[in-house]
Amino acid sequence: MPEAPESRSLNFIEDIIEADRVTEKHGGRVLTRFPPEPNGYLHIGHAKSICLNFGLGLRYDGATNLRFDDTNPVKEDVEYVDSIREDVEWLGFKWVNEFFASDYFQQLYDYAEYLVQQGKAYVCDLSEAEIRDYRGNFHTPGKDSPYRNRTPGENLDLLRRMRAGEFADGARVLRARIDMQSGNMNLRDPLMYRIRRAHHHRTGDAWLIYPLYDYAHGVSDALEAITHSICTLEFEDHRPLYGWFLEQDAEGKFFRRPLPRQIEFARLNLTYTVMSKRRLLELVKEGHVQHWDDPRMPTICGLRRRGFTPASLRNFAERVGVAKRDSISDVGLLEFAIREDLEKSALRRMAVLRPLKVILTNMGEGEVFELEVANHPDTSHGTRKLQLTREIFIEREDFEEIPPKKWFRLAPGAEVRLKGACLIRCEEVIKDAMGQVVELRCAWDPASLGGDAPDGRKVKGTLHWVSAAHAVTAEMRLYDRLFTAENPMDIAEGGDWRDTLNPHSLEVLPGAKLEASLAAANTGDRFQFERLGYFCVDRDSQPGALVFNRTVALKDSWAKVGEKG
RNA sequence: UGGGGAGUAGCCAAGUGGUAAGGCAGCAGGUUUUGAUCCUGCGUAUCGAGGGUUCGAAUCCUUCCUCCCCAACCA
Repeated sequence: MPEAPESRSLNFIEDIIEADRVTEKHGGRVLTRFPPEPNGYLHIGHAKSICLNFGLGLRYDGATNLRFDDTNPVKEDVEYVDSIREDVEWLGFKWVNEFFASDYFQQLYDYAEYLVQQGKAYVCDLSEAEIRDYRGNFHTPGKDSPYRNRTPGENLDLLRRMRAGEFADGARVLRARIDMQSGNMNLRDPLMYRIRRAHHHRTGDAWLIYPLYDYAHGVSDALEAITHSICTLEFEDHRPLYGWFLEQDAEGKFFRRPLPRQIEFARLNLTYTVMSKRRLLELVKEGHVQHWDDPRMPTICGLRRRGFTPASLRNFAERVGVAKRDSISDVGLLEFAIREDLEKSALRRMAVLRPLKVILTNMGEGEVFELEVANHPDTSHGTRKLQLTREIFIEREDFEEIPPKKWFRLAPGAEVRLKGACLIRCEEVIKDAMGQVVELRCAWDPASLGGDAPDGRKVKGTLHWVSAAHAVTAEMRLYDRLFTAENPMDIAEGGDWRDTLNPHSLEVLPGAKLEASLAAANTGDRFQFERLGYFCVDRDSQPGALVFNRTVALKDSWAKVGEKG
């Protein structure tokens, strides 16, 4: 369950709600809704909306509905309904009611007949192209459709015959009779119904006409007695239309006042990624990523597989805030959110990504020192056993034959600490015919076992390591940002958003060496591999063939020193 | 040239006439058996620009500039 709202300044939607509570507009009631169209997978932008809507419900002792906006049968599918439920649940939210816009098809239709009878809607025979033409544009007012003044009786007859299937798809539409001269294009007699002989994932073939978003959405909100209907900025100029439909139907006493209010906020954008469903789909279709749940994807399922926690996503949503300004949030904030959560909870383990063999020359063959080490700097997380043996692996990049300035790690003649074990000093570097370092010969200080050297000498570096005899081999999948550009959609002349795809967004390391205790890790388990980052067991993992995803690396201030030269 | 929105530090974001919160990033230092975490300190923010009102303006008025959305039988 999400944590109690911390003290922070209110966002503008909370201001609105609190003002409504003061005036008792809805009798103090707060009911929001999360209304996805089940035509694709949810991404982190949806997560922001989910956290906003459900967060408001929780904060104001209200509730939130999950409503599938399924008014366009050709694009929707149950597959998506299931994944959406799963994602919302995984984020930690419970909806008080689950509805589908299609639940309201009959009411929507009945109200449409009412609007026709009131002379507020009419059946239009213009073709799609003609409608576009008659609508005019930003600089030219629209022209009335020649069918605009049909009598209510004629319209009702036509609407019923549309429903009965007497006309071909696209032959006629039902339109709201508003204002063809409006500066707001949405008010130039918007479409309410189209004829579509398509199989609907829930209503099957019961309907041949389907309502459009602008008509269906507001009515659905009102039927559910939603108090605050939150959507994104691009719907701002739909608001008058939202109000118009609700007002007409309220006059017809189809639902009670006060009517729900539409409020718009800025959708989430993230640096180094794309967020539109269409672009995401292209990434999948064109094979730039494996699937919707590829750990590089900003989808909720992708982030889940990558190792993100629900709490980290909720905290992230809380931190980016809610406002009306178009913005692009720094993906670094997302990385901060997951590190913040995992730092507290992930058990520490040792894993060597790119192994370099080290022989402890003064340790006996077959000798095994068993060590008990803490699972976490917070010792309440308990301990585990580690084995120290003559042959170990350390990280290849923890050794430099000619170390740069301020190098704390291993180098010829240098002494470092093996985390949780002992001090070792590098005495010899073994190379192959190509001159590559293949092995290090080091001397260990038995007196330092499990602690410091008795003579009080200090070392600056502490390395992670694993016993060669005990280590298990695993595949490591290291992820980097999918794009090299902060805003891939900010395309240069003649360029394509795909141009900035990062060719190194996935690096697979097949021969990583892990401490023995990790052999029993299960899919989804998360760990911090000391000095490296947070990792989780991928669903591709098998006993004996472990696969880990790197969720996020640890902050690395040494790397920054390197960058600066 | 129509309608609707938005401009506060590198990125988010408070602020609603009384003298610019907070977070992330960055920088410096301290602690540390993770170069992590943690702790401390660090930003003269032309509050998009100009003009005006006011004792006092990010907040009010005015002119202008920039950016975003809208012309699907998509949502």
